[in-house]
Amino acid sequence: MPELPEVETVKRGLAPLLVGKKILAIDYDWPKSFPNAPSDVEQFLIGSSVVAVKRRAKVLLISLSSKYSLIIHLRMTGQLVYRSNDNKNDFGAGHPNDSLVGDLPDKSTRVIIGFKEGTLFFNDQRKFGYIRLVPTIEIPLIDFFKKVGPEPLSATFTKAQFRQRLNRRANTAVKAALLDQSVIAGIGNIYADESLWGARIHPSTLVKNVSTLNMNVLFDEIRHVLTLAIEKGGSTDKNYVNHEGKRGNYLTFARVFRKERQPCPRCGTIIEKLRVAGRGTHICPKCQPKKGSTR
DNA sequence: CACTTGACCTGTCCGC
DNA sequence: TGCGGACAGGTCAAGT
Repeated sequence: MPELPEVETVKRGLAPLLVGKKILAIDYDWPKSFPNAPSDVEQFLIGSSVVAVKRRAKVLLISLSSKYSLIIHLRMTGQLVYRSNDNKNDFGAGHPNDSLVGDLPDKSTRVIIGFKEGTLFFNDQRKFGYIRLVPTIEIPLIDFFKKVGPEPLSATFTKAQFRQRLNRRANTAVKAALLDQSVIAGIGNIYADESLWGARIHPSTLVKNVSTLNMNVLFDEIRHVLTLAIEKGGSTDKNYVNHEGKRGNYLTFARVFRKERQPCPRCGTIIEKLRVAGRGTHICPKCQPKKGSTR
């Protein structure tokens, strides 16, 4: 669920709140959520302050004055919610009344990072996400960052690059290629379906059967969909919330994702749900006909 | 090597 | 109502 637009939304929310603040304490209840040595935590985390909050692919990076960074992956159900100690503007039990998240910590809270001015809660119902403390200089050496593909919204990312990278997965379904983070960064199930609908490409079409023209259209659709999603604060299907615990609004604008049995906004045909690349996949059977989409 | 499937987890929903 | 099972989706390890 948290894909590029959701992580970007969290990043934009947290950056102004955290930069310059000093970490005073850390606590966690599930070792896999924060698999760092206590001595490292003591030395390089406690007492250091936040220098920057960044994003690469679906990963959030918080760089610290200690020259270490927190690498945070929300995976499926991760949430990062910041609560200020100053509750003047809050209602009830100390949280904004329009937050989807109640009092914190709650039963899915895995890691708590304490600042003088407030607290950052890492919640993760399914425990797939993690926070890791690593030397900032070593981040580029981590396998994931070595092989991850270009940022789709980068000004230097071109259609030619996109086609060339897609073609490395010539014999796989185009949807599987979009979900492959080494081909292109940040796309997950929601935005893969939305982009393929926009480009009128059936998700199980083999990459080698997608024409140059359709790849170019897909490139534009990906950028359009991701840009719109960031504008709407991401997608909340179930768990995703921003740094304030509030939902994203993109799914109100989604054309096919979670729209099975509803009419296609383009042609009125009933949208179907199927399985492609092991994932629930939504298509308009008329706009995205199965079989070689040549041309 | 290219590609697909299973494991990691918990909560929810569906059918019996 | 209770219970089992399928399903949800990001990534890596293991399998074909």
